[in-house]
Amino acid sequence: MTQQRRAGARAPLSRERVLRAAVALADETGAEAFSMRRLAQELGVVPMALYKHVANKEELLDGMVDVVVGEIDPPAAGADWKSSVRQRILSARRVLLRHRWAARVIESRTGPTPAVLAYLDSVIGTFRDGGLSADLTHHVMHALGSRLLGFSQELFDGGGAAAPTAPTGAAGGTAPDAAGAYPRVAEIAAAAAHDTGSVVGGGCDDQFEFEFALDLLLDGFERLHRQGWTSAPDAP
Amino acid sequence: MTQQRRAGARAPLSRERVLRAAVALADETGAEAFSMRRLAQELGVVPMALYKHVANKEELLDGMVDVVVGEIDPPAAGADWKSSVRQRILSARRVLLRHRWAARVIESRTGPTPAVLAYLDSVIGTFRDGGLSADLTHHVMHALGSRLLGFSQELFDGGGAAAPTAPTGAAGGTAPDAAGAYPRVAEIAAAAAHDTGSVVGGGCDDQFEFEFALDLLLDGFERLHRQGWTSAPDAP
DNA sequence: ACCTGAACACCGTTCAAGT
DNA sequence: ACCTGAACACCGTTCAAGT
Repeated sequence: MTQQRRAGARAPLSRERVLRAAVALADETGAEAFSMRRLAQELGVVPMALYKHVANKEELLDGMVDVVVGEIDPPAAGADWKSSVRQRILSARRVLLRHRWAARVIESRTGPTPAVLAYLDSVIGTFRDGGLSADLTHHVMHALGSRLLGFSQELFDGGGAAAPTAPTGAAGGTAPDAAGAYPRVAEIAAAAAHDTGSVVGGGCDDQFEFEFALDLLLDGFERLHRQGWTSAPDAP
Repeated sequence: MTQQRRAGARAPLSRERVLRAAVALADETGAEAFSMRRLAQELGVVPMALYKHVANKEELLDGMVDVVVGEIDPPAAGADWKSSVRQRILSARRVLLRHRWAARVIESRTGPTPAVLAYLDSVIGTFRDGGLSADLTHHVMHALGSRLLGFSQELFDGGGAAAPTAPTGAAGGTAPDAAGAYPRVAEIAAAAAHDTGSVVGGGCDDQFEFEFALDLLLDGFERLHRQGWTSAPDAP
């Protein structure tokens, strides 16, 4: 009976174990190096064994997304809608920073998974309970977009403006003399003095930029809500 | 001498011709089906022939992005910064809608290409000439993010909320009884009555949602600009 | 009935052989 | 010197053969 677990051997495969191993492997190797074959190897199993627990790679990725989304904090009790949503989204951002492959994988999904739908449903509930109309909430959710899950498409991680200024080693090459050819980019890149206080040091404060845009949107939502904004034309 | 073009044959390969063919192929088949081998086949050429004109697939994709970005309208003359940026971004959006693979490919780039840098430099110029500080412009560029190039990460193309409501055929399957399990999602999905006037018809007006968020951000930028907003803590 | 090795149809790119 | 076929090291997945 206990024969099935032998020689201190690996636990029998299960969907749970496959998903957890997949998340761990992606955490270590990144989304690009991740493959069914590598995952099977990591689990000490022949590739085809995975197909007993997931239909194919797409379904595996869906499952991995659900694991990650499940790590987002539940909504805080007793806060107003604006700070509640803010906290939730910043929690999602911390989760995404733990699993850096996740943003790219989420982007590649063609449809929402149950865990994502449950999360969206919960956030929508916060807006609706806060008094926002279904109409406004609809557009608000669109406006937040991927920010809801803690990421946003920064052009070329760091905002494109980061590369030309700091000679920090990486990235260069593509645009020699960028500072001369694109003076506005160089000027703007140098204007990120908030965390170090020094203009040199280089690099942007991603957290600051994320919250800047997030707060701008949330403030805009609040303003529209107070004004009783509606998307329908004000004719009858 | 004129022997090189023979039998009404194909023009000799060049970087230009490779890039144009690549864009055309991606337009037809989408980003997923696009491959070096398929492109070579389309050009009636052995795969290795491409490597005379591009170093590898990454460089080819960079070139394709530059072709697309080159299609964005130049800045309109004599407009205020806000409407100038708005027009430019809506032009970028029209370009991206012509090349639906482009958003995904741009996301995958690790650094900005020359054409992208030139575009960013130009947009930054519009903000700076409009009187915005380098500091504010820096954060504004971050806040716009991928929206600058005409797209934004919509969760699961259509906003996740679209799927559960309309039985329009596609997408379903993953979440049966979604309307029951996620009632807020269903309510919000039904609240998109702006273009058809009918609640049924289903689907979101992507253009409306894109402009909604864009205008919310631009309005926020204008408000901060008028207030003389600075990111530095107001203590010295 | 279950599991799995080999095979299939790809992929980007290297490399050596042919001209 | 140039071009290119075969080969390499992958990939996700099918399928038939083995137990």
